[in-house]
Amino acid sequence: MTRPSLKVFRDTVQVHFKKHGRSFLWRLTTDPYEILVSEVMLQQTQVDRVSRYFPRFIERFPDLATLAAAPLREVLALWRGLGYNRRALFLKRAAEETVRRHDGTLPRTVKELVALPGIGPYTARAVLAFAFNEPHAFLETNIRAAYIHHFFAGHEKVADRDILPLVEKTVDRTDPRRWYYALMDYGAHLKKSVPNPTRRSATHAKQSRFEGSDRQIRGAILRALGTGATTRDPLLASVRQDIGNDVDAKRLSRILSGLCDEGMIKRSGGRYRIP
DNA sequence: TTCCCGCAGC
DNA sequence: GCTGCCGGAA
Repeated sequence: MTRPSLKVFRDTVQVHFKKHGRSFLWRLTTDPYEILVSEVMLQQTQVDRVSRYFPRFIERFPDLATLAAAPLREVLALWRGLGYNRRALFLKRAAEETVRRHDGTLPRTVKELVALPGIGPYTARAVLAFAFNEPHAFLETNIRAAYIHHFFAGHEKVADRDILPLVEKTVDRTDPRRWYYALMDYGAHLKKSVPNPTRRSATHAKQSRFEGSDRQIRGAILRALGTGATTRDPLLASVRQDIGNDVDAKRLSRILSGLCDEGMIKRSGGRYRIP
């Protein structure tokens, strides 16, 4: 088959953006910290939910230094309901490292950004593109959907390494920020109008069940500890109350140990708390 | 059921 | 490579 032209793709994406481009608070700023916060929140969380959490988070933690100095408990309190609480921990640690090692200013290279907790290949490049308008090539689910739909019709298990060269070739070097907004909006639109093209990505994996999972219990533990430190037995009662009673004490202890190892919670004198 | 502007640890 | 991580909404 012949490869669809890059120009047609570019035009399709740009035309869609002119008519149906979305507006978000995090698109109205170029502050690297605010961009980073939005990107971390958007890791596996839909834009509608992030829209509600982003402004109050920025209001309470307006910069890296404030976030670095804040108790984790407060950060998690504002994170509650966003999911994947580890992200909040990573974000705070990234802030701490930036204050300690980079003089409080986010580094401006992919290499240094990726070295920070919670920042991977996508987030590092997204920060550089959206904060500094740098034309890096990167993929996330909406971008993947756009390229797979347009360039890999009928293909299954499309690998990222086959998509990235196309991203590299199509990125608008005069205004990469706007280009990626357009790309993401077009991809998001596609997912609502055609069968999700991302399912034909090699990286696509089915997610494990949430009901009855460890992470459901982890969430319940953090909710319980949000109101104050407590010992194991009241914690067990609270978790059972929260999600049902099929949680035994041994399992709870194992999960508590994991949370302690990650630094999400601390144990002292038999009491657990969020630092 | 499925997905979500992924990342870390293995 | 693969799996765990959260929780809400369609």
